[in-house]
Amino acid sequence: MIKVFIVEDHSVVIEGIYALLRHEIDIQVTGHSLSGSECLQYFINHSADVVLMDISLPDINGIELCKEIKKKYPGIMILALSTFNQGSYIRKMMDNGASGYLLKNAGRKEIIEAIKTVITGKSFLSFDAQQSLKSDTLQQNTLPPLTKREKEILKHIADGLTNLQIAERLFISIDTVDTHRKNLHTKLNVKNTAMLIRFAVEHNLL
Amino acid sequence: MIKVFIVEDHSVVIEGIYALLRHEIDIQVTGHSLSGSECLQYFINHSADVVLMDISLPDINGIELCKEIKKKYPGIMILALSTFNQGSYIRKMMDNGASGYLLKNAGRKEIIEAIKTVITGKSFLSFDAQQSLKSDTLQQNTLPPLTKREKEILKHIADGLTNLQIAERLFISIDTVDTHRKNLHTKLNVKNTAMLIRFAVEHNLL
DNA sequence: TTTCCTATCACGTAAAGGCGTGATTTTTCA
DNA sequence: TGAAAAATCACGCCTTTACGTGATAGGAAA
Repeated sequence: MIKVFIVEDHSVVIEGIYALLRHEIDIQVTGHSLSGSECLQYFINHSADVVLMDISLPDINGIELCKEIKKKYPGIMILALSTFNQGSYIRKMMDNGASGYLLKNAGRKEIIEAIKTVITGKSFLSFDAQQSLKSDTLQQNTLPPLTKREKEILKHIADGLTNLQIAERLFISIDTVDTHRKNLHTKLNVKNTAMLIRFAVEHNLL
Repeated sequence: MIKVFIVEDHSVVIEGIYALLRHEIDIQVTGHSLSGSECLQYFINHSADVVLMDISLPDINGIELCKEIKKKYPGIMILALSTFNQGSYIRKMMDNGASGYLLKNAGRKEIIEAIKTVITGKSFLSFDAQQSLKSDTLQQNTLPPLTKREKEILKHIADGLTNLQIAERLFISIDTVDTHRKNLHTKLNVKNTAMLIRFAVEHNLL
């Protein structure tokens, strides 16, 4: 009998999971909590085999909670549950000890499969999550690497400083700033400040 | 007996709603669909009193679906259901005929109350949604209003066009473009292109 | 050790942007 | 219909960017 605990602040989702797992004879949902602190409280006196955990919680985020639980109770397997399939979130959860990642559009079969997979020590990623992770990795690799100095200059440009002001702030020549700027343009394939800043904001380079 | 139909692509949420409403004697969930098109298909042969609708669907977004349904079947009351409480979404749903807005962290009582409220023709907003709408309105008012032309020019700048290119594209003088640009600077309180674009991206002005 | 990368600086030209001021026409809307 | 807002155009002046080309120095990697 696999004991499952739910951490989730949406009561609709909690009820949904209960309903989906109710008739599974080898799975038992032993309880749920609406927040991270409530969850940690629960595990002082109880245990579980698998935790279904929303990554967005009212108090702390799922990534922190995940780290915390794995530190205290390494035997508990964590299955992240999320609406978003942002590669960065998925990666962070997995990096912090989660054994799997389920999107909320997962069906009954997928959820059960995920639970039974992680309990064996293997990891489970839903299809969409896998794709998302891949494209994220791809994007990271496709983005040309910026040097420390270039990122620094870029931030200053985004703050509205002129080349001269940047030069003064960094104690370098205005020509140097200009060179870095040229290199940014080449690397990011943009041809003026507007495109540069737009690209930077949209790619979280600031 | 109130007939409720669900449009939602997360099976967990669907199950949750069924579970939460199962024991309500005056509410009957008559069915659900996983997409907008499936939903429209359903209403060709069926009807309902209230539609619980997710705003993010795989095919079309909730806002469009909402408009569509209200156009064809004005008698059906729509309750938007969403994880996000972004004021702008809430406003758009209400503008397109939705009678209420529920966040997915709403409890059983709140959902039932919402259904019974909208069926009478009144509108229902969950507390958080109300707050969100208010703060959004506040922000809208704080943001100086841009004219149509200004927004147009702003988009073109963000696309990396020079004043000359914009002028040619819009069949106006380069001086006019420059004037609009000056006005954008004044209104948004920025002093160069970098700040302008950053502000624009971060405030969803594009 | 030689090559590559990073960071640095320089010069020059052309293009683009920033800023003030003023004016006319068109639209909007009360 | 009459005032206000929006859109248009113009000119001048100065600053800032864009871009090419080239050079030097230090450090890391092959």
